[in-house]
Amino acid sequence: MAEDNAKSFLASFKAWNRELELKTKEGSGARKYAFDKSSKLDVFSMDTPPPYTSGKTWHLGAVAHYSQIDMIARSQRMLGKEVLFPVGMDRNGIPVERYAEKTYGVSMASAGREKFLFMCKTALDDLETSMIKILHDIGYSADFENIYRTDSDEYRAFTQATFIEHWKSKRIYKGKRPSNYCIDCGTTIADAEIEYVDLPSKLVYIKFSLKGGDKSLSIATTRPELLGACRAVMVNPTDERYKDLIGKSVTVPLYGYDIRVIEDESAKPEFGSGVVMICSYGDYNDVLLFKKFGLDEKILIDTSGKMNENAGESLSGLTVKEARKKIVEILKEKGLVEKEVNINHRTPLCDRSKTPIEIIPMDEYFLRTSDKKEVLLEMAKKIDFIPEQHRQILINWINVASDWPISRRRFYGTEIPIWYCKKCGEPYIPPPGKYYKPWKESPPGSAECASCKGKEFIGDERTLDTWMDSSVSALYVTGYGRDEDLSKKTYPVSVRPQGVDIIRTWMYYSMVRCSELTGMSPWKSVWVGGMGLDEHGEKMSKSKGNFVDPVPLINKYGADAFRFWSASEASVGSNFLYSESKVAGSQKFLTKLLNLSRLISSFGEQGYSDIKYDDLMPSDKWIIGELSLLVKDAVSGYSSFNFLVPSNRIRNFVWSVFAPHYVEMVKARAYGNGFSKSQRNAALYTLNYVLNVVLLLTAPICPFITDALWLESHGKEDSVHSHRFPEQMKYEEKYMLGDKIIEFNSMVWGKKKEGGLSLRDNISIDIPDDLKDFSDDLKAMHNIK
RNA sequence: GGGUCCAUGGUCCAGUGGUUACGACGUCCGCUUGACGUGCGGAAGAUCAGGGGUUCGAAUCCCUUUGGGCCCACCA
Repeated sequence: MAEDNAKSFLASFKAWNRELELKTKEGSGARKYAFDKSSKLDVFSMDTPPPYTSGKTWHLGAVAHYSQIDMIARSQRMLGKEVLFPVGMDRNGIPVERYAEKTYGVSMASAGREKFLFMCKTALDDLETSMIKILHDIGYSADFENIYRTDSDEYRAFTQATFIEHWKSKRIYKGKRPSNYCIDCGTTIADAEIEYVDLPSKLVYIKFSLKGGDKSLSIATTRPELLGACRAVMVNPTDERYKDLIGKSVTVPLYGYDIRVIEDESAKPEFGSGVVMICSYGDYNDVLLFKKFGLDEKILIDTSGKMNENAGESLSGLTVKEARKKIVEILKEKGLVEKEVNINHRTPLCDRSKTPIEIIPMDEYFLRTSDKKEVLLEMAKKIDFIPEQHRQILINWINVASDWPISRRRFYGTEIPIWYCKKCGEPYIPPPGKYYKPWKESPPGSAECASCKGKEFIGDERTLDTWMDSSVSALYVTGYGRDEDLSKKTYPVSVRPQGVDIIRTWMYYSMVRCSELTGMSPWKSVWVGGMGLDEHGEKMSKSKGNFVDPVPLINKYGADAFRFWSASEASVGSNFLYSESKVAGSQKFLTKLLNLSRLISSFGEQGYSDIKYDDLMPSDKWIIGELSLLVKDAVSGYSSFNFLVPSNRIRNFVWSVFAPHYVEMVKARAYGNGFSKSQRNAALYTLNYVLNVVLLLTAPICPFITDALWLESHGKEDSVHSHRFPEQMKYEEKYMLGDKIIEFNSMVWGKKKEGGLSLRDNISIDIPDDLKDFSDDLKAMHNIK
């Protein structure tokens, strides 16, 4: 072998792997990606999702998602933009608290607030370290020098300052409303935090007696324990069976008081018996009907999830579940149950704890959103949605969303910056800018009650919904209120990348908050990624046993293989299925690239630097034409945040066109057999040129291998990641005969096989007329006589 | 009930009006071929969900049926 590249550290490896990645600059984390405010380039800013530190193993789909977000940043840099690519950690809220409770074996209530906060923080620091490590592992090229944390004093002061702005513009109000209450979490939650699951339930038919007669009426309910909260009975006005009952009274069994029969369209004659009991509160319809008919509420369930004295002696003190069982027993004993039917009932669950929510009147703060529907809809229509189809999810939600309850009865969150006058109860709101903790601090300076001049205050003990923090990330990362210059350059943000699962929450709340504060949409476009599923299209979960931890996978195949898989598998916005064999297949492609690079560098670099296009042979011009088309497709894919097209086009070009056809055609020339020096140089030039362009095009998807191979041929100071994508080069249509060339090569290979010849054996075959330009290379390739 | 998306070889996924439908994984046969057996060459395998329509021409546009996914809604 004339040239031996044994010096290269790459040469000793059989396959591209994790070990090699860690030896690159990208892998060692040596390269920094800070935003340069003074840059003259066009700005591309991103409002990246701060991952939530919940203590759960990071989902493979999420890691793939972040890999793709990184591809957006990297490709935009290579498109010549100055990229603001922030990285944050979302560290507030219930899941963290639950994790701390589990880890330290305490409960939030018993630990004491101060101590509990400390435990949460300790837990969070550990969790954050491991998540940051994963981001580094996958080559995430964000600005790690400036990680933001939603629980930092600075961020919380920011959240509070924006709360105060909303307060001043009268967008926040306090009100007692029947609210979604999660017994397990001990707090009110928003509609967006509810998920509905069909759960098996019993529909109990209870007999109510008609007043003034011995007739009875059967009423079906899934909530018999709320019998004592029943304030009316409802039928549909068109239901002939019950028409004459409307306006009459019935007696509530066991409790013995009388209520009226009312009519409403929402009663469905075909469900149950067609008669519905209206209780405070079994579901949303109850809430609406209590309001509509002005009924007096009677609350049977307290915030600990137990029945109170209103429920009566025999139920009081029992949990909801126990009470349900008990009351059915009692009713049965008295012969008041007509029948029980098993049904699947769509049950509202808290999406954090998965326990059924109860509707309990609670005094909470609300951010008014219901009067902004038109504005938000208008905005939703203008934002560039990628992919378009997910816009509808947002629009649907804007149409149904009601005011946002923002106060939470939890500890680890941003405190509500409000005190109340001890004397008259008037709220006191501090000036924005500082981080306030009303539960343990006095209001700042010489605070005075605006109404009674009182000087003593009691702090509100509640915290804000976590989404109040994360919904202003777009403002925080762009320096809103803190760095006018940066803000001007970067807001509204160029793109908001996020998952389809948090459109109702993060996307919606961000639009509500940011537009309220700035009058603008927070982003020009949103890029909505799909969910990662297992190879059968099922959700991955630990309980199902199909959960795959991405970290060992990355160690086994390398981050580039993982990233390439994620790019080549997921079309924008669609769910994608994980399969290990495909990740392994991606690794094979990288190994192919490594070997190609080895081959090309083994020829050395002598004397082709002055080669011009005109010096090239037809085969060279052909492959440059093919390459030119690849550049066009890849760059246009990157420009629209699509990685499926570039990755598949690149793999196809390298593996099916460049390596088997072009490289084989010019091997003889490259080795210098039977060609002139300048013909050899033309081949060497083209081989290196094509490889370089391929590396540039692959760089956003596979930052490690491209970095390593680029450094091999360009020296230690030149990084592939500091270059731009190449322009599309010109090519001549008359040499664009790829299909013919491939067909001819296959035909020759087939003939040799048929004749039992080795590929090196010579053969006598006519070269077709349209391939005459390529005959020198083709003859050498196939040893044609 | 309303909305929305999807349906392409065994599996997954490109292709959105134009000659024999891209590719990956898998399967089968063969091969030391001066980078790579994690390779190379070859092969089999698709009524592009069913039906109707528009068109010179439909996987692609329209209608409809069926089967799925997702979102929403006051099924007690």
